[in-house]
Amino acid sequence: MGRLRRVFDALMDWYGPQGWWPLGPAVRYHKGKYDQPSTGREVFEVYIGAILTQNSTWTGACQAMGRLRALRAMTPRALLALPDEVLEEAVRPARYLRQKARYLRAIASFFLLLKGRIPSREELLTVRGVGKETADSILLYAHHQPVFVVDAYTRRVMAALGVIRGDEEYDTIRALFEKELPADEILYNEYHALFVEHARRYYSKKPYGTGDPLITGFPVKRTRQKDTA
DNA sequence: AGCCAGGCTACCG
DNA sequence: CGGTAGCATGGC
Repeated sequence: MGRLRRVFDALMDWYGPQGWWPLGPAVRYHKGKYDQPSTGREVFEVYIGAILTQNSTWTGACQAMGRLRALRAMTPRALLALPDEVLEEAVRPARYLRQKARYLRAIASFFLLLKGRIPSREELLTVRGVGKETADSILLYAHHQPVFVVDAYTRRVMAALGVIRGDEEYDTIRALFEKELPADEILYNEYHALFVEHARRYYSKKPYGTGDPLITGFPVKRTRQKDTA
C-alpha cells in the first residue's frame, strides 16, 4: 500500500528535487551522493536556520543569516560573543527577535558541548527553543538521520487527502510516514521539502486544498474519516 | 490592507 | 493532559 509513496512520486514529478538544506545545487542529488555538510560550520548553519525559520519565511531566515555572516557570527563561539542588541538586530528579519536571539544562544552552547557528536532527539528537545519539528529537522538536514519531519503543511495536505484527521499527535504522524516509507534520508529530505513547495501553493489560504491536483488527480478514499475512533 | 509564514514556551482550565 | 495567548517582522 504505497499511498504515501505515490504522493511523493507525484510531487517529485511536478516540482523536481528541491535540494534542501540547500547544500549545493540539485544536480548533486542525481549523482547519488547527497552533498553532505561535512564541516562543523555547515552543520551549525543548519541548526541556526532551523531556529530562524520557525513560523517564519525562508527569505526572512536567509536575511537574518546574511546579517550573522556579515558579523562573522556563523560559528557558535562568535555568535555567543555578540552583545544581545547586536544579535537581536541580526535576527530581526526572522521575527521574534528577542526569543530567537535567546534560542540561538541556547543552541550555540549546546552545539559546543557536542564537540562534533550527533545528538539524540531527546537531547535536542532539552534545548530551549527546540521543539519536535526543529529537532527532527536538525537530525534530518544536519545529521542525515532518516527522521521524517512533520509540519503544519504536512498536516494540512494529509488531512485534505483523508490520510489523517489532522489533530493527531506529532509523533503519531511521524510514525505513520516512517512506517509506510523506507528509512531513507534522501527520501525524507525531499518529501518534506516537496510538501512545503506544494502546500505553499495550495494550502496557504483557506479553504485549504482548493485546486490541489493531488486531490483531483489522486482519488483517495475519504469516505470514513469520522466513524472510526 | 490584510493575511500569513517550514513553531515554541508558558500558563491557563 | 489539551488548548491557546504571546512572541519587538516583512513580503506578496
